[in-house]
Amino acid sequence: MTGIHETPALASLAICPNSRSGGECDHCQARKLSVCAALEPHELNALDRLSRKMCFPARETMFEQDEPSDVVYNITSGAVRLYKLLPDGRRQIVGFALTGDFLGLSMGERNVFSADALGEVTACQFSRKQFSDFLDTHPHLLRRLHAFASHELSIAQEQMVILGRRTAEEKVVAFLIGLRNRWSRINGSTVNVPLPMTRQDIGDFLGLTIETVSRMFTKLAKQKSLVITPDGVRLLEPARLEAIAAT
Amino acid sequence: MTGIHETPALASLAICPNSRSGGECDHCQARKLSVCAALEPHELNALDRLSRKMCFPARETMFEQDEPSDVVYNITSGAVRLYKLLPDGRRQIVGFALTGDFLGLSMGERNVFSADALGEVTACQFSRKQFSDFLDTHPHLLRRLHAFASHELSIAQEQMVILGRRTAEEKVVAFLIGLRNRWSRINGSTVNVPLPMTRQDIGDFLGLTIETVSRMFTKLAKQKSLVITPDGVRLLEPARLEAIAAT
DNA sequence: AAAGTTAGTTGATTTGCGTCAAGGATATAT
DNA sequence: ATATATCCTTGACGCAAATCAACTAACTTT
Repeated sequence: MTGIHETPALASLAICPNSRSGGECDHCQARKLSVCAALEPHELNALDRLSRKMCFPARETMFEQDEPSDVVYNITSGAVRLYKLLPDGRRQIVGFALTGDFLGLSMGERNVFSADALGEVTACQFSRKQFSDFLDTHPHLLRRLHAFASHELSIAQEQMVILGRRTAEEKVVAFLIGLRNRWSRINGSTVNVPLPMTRQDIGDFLGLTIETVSRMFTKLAKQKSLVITPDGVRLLEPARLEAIAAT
Repeated sequence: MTGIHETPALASLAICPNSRSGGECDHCQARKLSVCAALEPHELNALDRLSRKMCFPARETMFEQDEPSDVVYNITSGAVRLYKLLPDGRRQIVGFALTGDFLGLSMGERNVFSADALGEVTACQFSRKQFSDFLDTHPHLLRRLHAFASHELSIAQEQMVILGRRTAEEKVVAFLIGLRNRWSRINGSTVNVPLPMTRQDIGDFLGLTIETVSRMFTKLAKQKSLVITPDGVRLLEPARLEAIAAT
């Protein structure tokens, strides 16, 4: 009874069933990256029984800002944009969640941001109450969840530096290097950076307009620091870009 | 053995002794605001015995970015600026810590930001190792610490909106309203907003220059939304300002 | 009291990025 | 094939905030 999925994209249900069976942790690609890594096999089993395996088609909203937060998610594949809207429509993307990320760290009564699947996303859904109760009996998981929250806080503070004190070019480069580093933990790739989000999303993440983002991509491509591919970018001069991001 | 206080301001030690005796929790003004509120009296006593009561004179650096983080702090009075520096000297203040705030949430090996006392600051210092061990035996405290980290994360995400998508006037107003709300939890005041930080600090928090901050203060004062006092501002039209901050 | 020092304000000018506008590329639908 | 939609790019122009510069006020030092 989540209020989510009121208008599922029916056509995609065949390839993206929004509920799957349990017991899939053994071959879950997110296990070692996610909060689950804190658990012993029998504990993982117990948590698995509380989970509902979900699949969201591209562009589906997973949850919305200010709604009651009845559930939390563990992302097992795909990418999600997390964003806050101002009353006049201005949007700030506060982060992108990838494989292994946990949504629901804030544990408040209501969501503080909205979340949309960028491509197809799979996730383990838990009742917030059940997950919270599980935490009470598994302090190791709480420690890991706290480590996740602390890490997210550090990331958010680094993003404040990017938003407050960096130029447009530095913002785009720092974004690409940061995303490359996150992908590398998931798929190992060190020069190919998939960009499942649009230029508008990148702009709303960096405090820029879509035009400025586009111009910076063009500028970096013209100076051969990267090449723009159909699904992202390939870094040609990663060291040079890292230097700009570290500036 | 913290590496901190190598050059204490000797003149101020008489009025700001940097170590005090324990057993002061009973009349600690921060107790109900801080992580300590999660503890039973006997637990509070046990934690108190691990603490070293510190006092930092105005302008003293409490710890620096990238240094090993051997200790954590519970702020019991005063205000602290938390900031990150870029190699070229650009500065981003990531937050101001007030009475009841906890420094050391990230629990990483090294500090991710620097911290300076703005005025005189008192704090309970704990060895990070000892505090971490205490957490292992007091899951209620870990829950509260996690709640603190989650709350800080929400604050940081709201700051991203301010930095990325708000105008200079909105930034200054949102800052004042946010600070007013924090002071009100500490001292109850709802229209007087003490500003222990400089205009430069405010600019470095909001991604603005000192001149722009000054101009916005002047503009708000000219339209009688506030008056500038020697130690801060007094809000004359809080409702109007809240509306701007909520925009 | 004179000379620094630090914090803040105000005005003139510049500029980086936003806004406005047009056009191109790719994908899905008809 | 043609139409429609979405995403992206590029150019011309404008403006909000940065930069540069001068000045005031409040303290501290000598």
